[in-house]
Parts: sequence; C-alpha cells; structure tokens
Amino acid sequence: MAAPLARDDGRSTPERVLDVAERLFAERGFAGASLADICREVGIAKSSLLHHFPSKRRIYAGVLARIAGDLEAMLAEARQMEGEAPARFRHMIALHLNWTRRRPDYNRLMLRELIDNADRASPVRHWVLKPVLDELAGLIAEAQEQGALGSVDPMLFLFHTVGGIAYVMAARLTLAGITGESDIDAMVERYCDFVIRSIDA
Amino acid sequence: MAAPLARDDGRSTPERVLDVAERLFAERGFAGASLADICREVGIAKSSLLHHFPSKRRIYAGVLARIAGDLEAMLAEARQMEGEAPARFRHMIALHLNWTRRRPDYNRLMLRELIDNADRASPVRHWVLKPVLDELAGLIAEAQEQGALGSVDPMLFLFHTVGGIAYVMAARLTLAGITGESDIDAMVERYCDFVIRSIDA
DNA sequence: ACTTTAGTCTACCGAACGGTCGGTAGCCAA
DNA sequence: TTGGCTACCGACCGTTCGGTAGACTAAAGT
Repeated sequence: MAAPLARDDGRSTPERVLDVAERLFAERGFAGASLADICREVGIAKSSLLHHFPSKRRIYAGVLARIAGDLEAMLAEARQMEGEAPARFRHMIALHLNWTRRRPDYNRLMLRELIDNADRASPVRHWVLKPVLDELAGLIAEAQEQGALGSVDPMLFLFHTVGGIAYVMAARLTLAGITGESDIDAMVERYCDFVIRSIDA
Repeated sequence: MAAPLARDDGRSTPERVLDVAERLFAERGFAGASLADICREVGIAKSSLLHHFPSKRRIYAGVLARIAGDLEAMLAEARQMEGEAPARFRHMIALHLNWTRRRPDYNRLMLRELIDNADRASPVRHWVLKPVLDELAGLIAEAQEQGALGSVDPMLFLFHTVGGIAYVMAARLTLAGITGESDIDAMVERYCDFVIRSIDA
C-alpha cells in the first residue's frame, strides 16, 4: 500500500477524509464538527485521521484549498470568453450560478467563512479570492462605462449580487418550504434566469 | 432583591447575559461560544448563569426571542405606512437596511441561523418570520402587477434582495479592506442608496 | 532475507465541555 | 425572629474535545 493507497471506492483515504470533512464543516461549521464525527463517517480511527492531517485546522485548510482549486478551474474556463464587458460579466455570473448549484456544500462553507471572518482579515479570502474579485469588479466598471449596471462601486455591486445568490442557494429548501414549491430544481432554474436577466437590464 | 434585580449598570443579570451571549453567538456561532466564555464576560459563575437559564440552548432561544421582538417592533412601525405598493416596499427595505446597520450582530446571527437550518425546517424562521415574509412578498406581487420589479416569484426576489443586503452588511469590513475604503459608514451609506434606487427602477 | 516505510490500530492524555449539587448571604413578609 | 425566597457561589460530575505514544501489519526496495 504505497503511493495512491486506493480503497474500495477508488478514492484515497485523504480524499475520503476531505469529502466527509467538507460536508460536515458545511453542515455544522468548524467548531460544530468534531474529529470523532469525521472518523466515524470515514470509517477509520482518530489516530489514522491525524496520520494524514496533523490537526483539525489542517483538515479544514485542506477542504478550503480544494474549493479554491475548483474555483480556480472555473475561473480558467471563464477567462477564455470573448465579447463586450456586460456579456462577459453575465457569463461569469452564469458560471457562478452553476457552480453554487453543482456544489451546495462549497456555497455553504464559503458563506460560513465570510461570517466567521467578518471582522478579522481572512487570509484565504484575501489571497485566493482577491484576484477573482478584482477581475470581476474590473468587468463591472467597464460595463458601467457603457451605461449598464447602475453607478455603485463595482465591488459593492458584486458583493450584493454574489451575496444574493449565495443566500438564495443556501436557503433554497427553506424557500421551497415557505412558498409550497415542490419542484426545487425548477424554482432554482427560474431564479437563475432572473439573475441573468436582471444583469441585462 | 425581588423583581427587576438591578445591577451597577442598571441592567438585570439575565439581560446582561443575553447581551453578551448575543455578541458571542454572533461572532462564533452556537457551538463556538461556550458557557465559560459567557460567564467570564458577564462576570458571574457558571452555576449562576445556569440559575437564570436552564441550559445553553435556552440562552440561545432567549437571544433569538429578543431579536424577534425587535423585528416585530420594526414591522409594527412599517405597518403605519401609506401609499402605493412600490413605495411601501421601498420603505420596508429602507427600514430593513437601517435595522441591519443598527444591529450588526442581529444580522450575523440571522445569517448563521439560515445556514445552520438550511436543510431542516427551522421553527423560528417558520413561525416568527413567515408572516413578515408573506407580507413583503404580497407587496412585491402588487408592485409587479403595476409593472415594476421584474417577473420572478416574489419570494425569490425578496430573498435575493434581503440576502444581498445581509451579505454586504456582514462583509462590510472585508469589503472596506479589499477596496481600500477607509470610511466604512460612507461606503454603507452609498450602498443603501444604491439598493433603494435599484428598487425604484 | 532484511529493512524501510506508509497506514492503521488500541490505549491513553490533559483540557474543556455542558450541567448538577449542596450550601450561603441577604432580603422581605408573617 | 423566623421561614421562605432569590441570587449567587465553589466543587464536582461524566462526557467529549483535539491530540499523542507506541505497537502491529503488509507491501516495496534492496
């Protein structure tokens, strides 16, 4: 059992740890998810867990790093776009919408990160997300010069839009419960259309 | 020491407990804030704390109840409005903006509540907030009949707007750090103007 | 055949967790 | 003055927390 340490399902133990940790951290937050919980679900002993990751914080960091990688991949895809600023921004938001749809745990985790680090400067937010945010804000500023998107600070507009998306996606089950909607996917689809359309205007 | 049990600062011990607990729960979440933390800041023994509140969950419930009361007061004020639906909705959002500005901890706590209860039905959200949400959604539907606010499900529009506000307000320090803005209040002011204006259109 | 190495285990650690217990000081009405 | 009540306390409870020590297993390298 040397390098890739394959398991029954083909995923290595560290990968399976990150899978479980990601879900539990998203559901309960950092303090609310314990190492014992993670071990139980992965099916290994606590010392085995700490053989792969030296501490709980490092597990959490591993989860965030994986999300950052995923985000980076999405951004790389987005960079290949062409066209005017408004259309490119709209495309970026569409990609982001699909990202949060595909990865609801990522969305929840990022929302938690924001709240937990609301007052101290978060390193992860700062160094991983900042280039993405600056790029998007630049796109907004460009679109605003062409008379679109109103006249707020681009970063405020960006946070308001992305925040609305994160909130709705996180609350989609609650939302469905309130409105009595049974087809959640259809509801989300309608919401995505609305967001894209509202950027058009 | 019979009824109101006044202390040096004029606030009763249970009130001071709720003050501290509110801040700590907002900052660190339910699992992240311990009874010992609360005791230390209030300046009483743990057994004294549990004399006033039978359990940690009850302290949390007390905090939520106080927020619900505050929200209810805001709503009562809002009900006295007159005029057309769009203007009344705009006024409601303006009140909400000021509420989150005045009570940043409330905003953070409600955001946490949303994430923590994203998959199970939250009693508090359901029974305290639902009438408010329905009322606001009704206002949006009325405004939409007059051709305003686009054509999404009112509840989706509401969540998107309120979510954007919650997100920006929670992230306002991070935002200021990213943009290099030093006058946070001015930035928030500009943001509020933008939100109100975007409802006008 | 022998050593190394990665992965896993059981057993254990001190600290912190939420919560209970028995008791005390001060007040107020009977 | 005494009995009941409220606010408060230190000591303590069992459990869980994140983390460590050391032994065992099996495969890979030589």
